[in-house]
Amino acid sequence: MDREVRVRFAPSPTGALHIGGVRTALYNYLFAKKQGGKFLLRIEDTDQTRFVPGAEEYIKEALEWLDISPDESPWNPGDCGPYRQSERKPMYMQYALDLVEKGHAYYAFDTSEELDAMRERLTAARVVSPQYNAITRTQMKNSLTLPEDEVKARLASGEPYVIRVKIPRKEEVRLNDMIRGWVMVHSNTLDDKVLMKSDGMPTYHLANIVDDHLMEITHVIRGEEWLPSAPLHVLLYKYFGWEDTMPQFAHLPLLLKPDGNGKLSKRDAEKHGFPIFPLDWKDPNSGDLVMGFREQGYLPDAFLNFLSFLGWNPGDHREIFSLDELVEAFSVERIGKAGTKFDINKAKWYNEQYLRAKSDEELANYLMQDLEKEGFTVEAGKAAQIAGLMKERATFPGDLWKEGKFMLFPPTTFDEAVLAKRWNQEAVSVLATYKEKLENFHEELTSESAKSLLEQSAAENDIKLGKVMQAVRLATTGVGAGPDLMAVFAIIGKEELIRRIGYALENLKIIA
RNA sequence: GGUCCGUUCGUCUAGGGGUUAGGACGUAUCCCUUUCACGGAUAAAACACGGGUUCGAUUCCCGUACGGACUACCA
Repeated sequence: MDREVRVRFAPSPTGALHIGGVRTALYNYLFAKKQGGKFLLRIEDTDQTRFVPGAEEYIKEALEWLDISPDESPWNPGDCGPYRQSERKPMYMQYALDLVEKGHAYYAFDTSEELDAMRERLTAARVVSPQYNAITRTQMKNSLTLPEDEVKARLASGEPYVIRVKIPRKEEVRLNDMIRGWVMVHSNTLDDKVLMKSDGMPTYHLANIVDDHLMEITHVIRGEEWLPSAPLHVLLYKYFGWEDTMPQFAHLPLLLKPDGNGKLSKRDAEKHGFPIFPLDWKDPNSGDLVMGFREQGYLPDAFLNFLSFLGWNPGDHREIFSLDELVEAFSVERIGKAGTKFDINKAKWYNEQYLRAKSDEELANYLMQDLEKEGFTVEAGKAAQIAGLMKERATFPGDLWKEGKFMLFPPTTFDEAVLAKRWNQEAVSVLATYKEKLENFHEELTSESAKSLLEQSAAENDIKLGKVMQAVRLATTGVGAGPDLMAVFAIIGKEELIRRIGYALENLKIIA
C-alpha cells in the first residue's frame, strides 16, 4: 500500500482527557511520525447531551503540553474538514440512506418504551442476550416489517425514527488486528446497531466509518474497548464498498487500576492521591476538581516517556527516550497485548531522571517562580546554586523550593528527635568556637573555607568533627538531613550563618 | 449470562522448544559519605493450572481457572 499514512485521535469532549486517551494519542502520533505520515484529531461530539464546555480546549492544551499536537485538527484544519463531527452533521444521512437503498440498513420506529418491553420480554423468555437482531427485528416496528406505504407515511409525517444496520444472520466476520492477529466473530452475536439517531445525528459507528474513509485514514489505533464493535465496522466498510481502503486496526491494551483489577478510573486517582489526567480540570457541571500531572510537577518529557512505556517497549534495555527517540524506536509490533497496571512510582522515577538531567540554570527558573509566588526574590546565580545542590534529592521542581527553603530562610523549628540525640555540650563548644572564627574571618565564605574553619573549631576543642556534624546541621538548618553542609554554608553566607549559630546557641536546650 | 480479548518477579516488561528465564521501578543489605539523598554493588522475587504434541515445554495445541472489555438512539 503506497497511501500516505494517516492516523487519527478521536476523543469525545465529555470531560478531562483520561491518561489512557493521552496514551492513545501518543501512540497515534508516534506511529504517524515514524511512518512519515499525518496525525489528525477529530472531535467526536455526536452526543449533544454529553457535551462539556471546555473539554475540547483541554484536549488541545494537553497535547500541546506534551508537544504532540496534531497536523490536522479543528483549530488547524487540513483538507478533510470539518474536524468536529457536529459540524459534519449534514454529511452523514446520505451514507445511511445509501445503506438503506442497498438493503444493508432499515428504518425503525420503535420507541424506547417498546425497546425496553422487547428486552424485558426476551429476558423473561430466558433469551441470553436480548438484542435487536435478525430474529427480534421481525417483531418490531421497522421498514422490514411494516408495509411500504406505512413506512412512507410515518416518514412523511415527521415521526421520529432511527436507521439501523441490518446485520446478516449467518456470516463470519474476520479482522486482522495489528496487535492481536486474526479476530473472528459470528454475525449472529452482533446486533442491529443504530446508525442514525432520531435527532438526526449519526452514532459513533456510522460517523467513525464515514469520517475515517473521507479523511483517508489508513490505520485506526484505539483502545481495546472498541474491539467488540470492530467487526461491525468491518461490515460497514464492506457495505459501503470501501474494503480496498479500509484502515488497519490496532487495539491497544487497557490501562488498569494499580491495585486489584479493572479499568483505571478517576476514583483510583482520588484513592491513591496521584493524578490520572494530564492537566488540572474543573468540571463545569459538578464543580469537581481533578489534579493533573502538569500541575503536580511532572515534566512533559518525563510524563511522555513514562506513558510510552505503558504497553510498549523498545525491545532493548533502554529506558530514557526523548520524543524524537520514541518516534525512531516505535513500532506497533512491540505493543503488548495484556492490560497494564498503572504504577505511579515509575512515573516519579522518570521525573527524577529528567529533573536531574536539567541544568542548574534551567532549574533555577522553577525555584525563582515558586519563590515569586511566595512574594520573595533571589538572584539567579544563587537560585542556580541551590538548584544544583537540591536536584539530586528532588522528584518535582517544586521540591527545590519546598526542600531547599532553609538555604534562604533561617529555621523556625528544630527537629526534636535530632535535637534530643545530637545536641550536647560538645556541639555547643564547637559551634561557639566556630562562631568566633567566622566573626574574625574577613573574606567571602566558600565551602572550602567554611569547612576549614569548622575543622579548626573541632580540633581546638579536641573533638572529632564527625561527632558534632549532625548537631551543626541541626543548629543551622533545623533538620538532620540535607545536602553537603559546607556548600549550604557558602550559599547562606557568613553573616546569616553567624546569626543562625548565635540563635541556636542561645535557644537550643541540651537534653541529652 | 453471551461475545471477544488477555495471563512471565509486587509492578512495567524482555525472551522463546533445551537459558543460571534478562532488564527497569519498588523492596532489603552493603559500599561511598559530615547526615539524608544521589551513585555503585549485591540480594529476595515470575513463566496461573491441567492435559496433550515432543527426546525435551515457560515457549506450540486444547481445555480449566482467573482477570478484563463489550453487551445504549454513549463514545
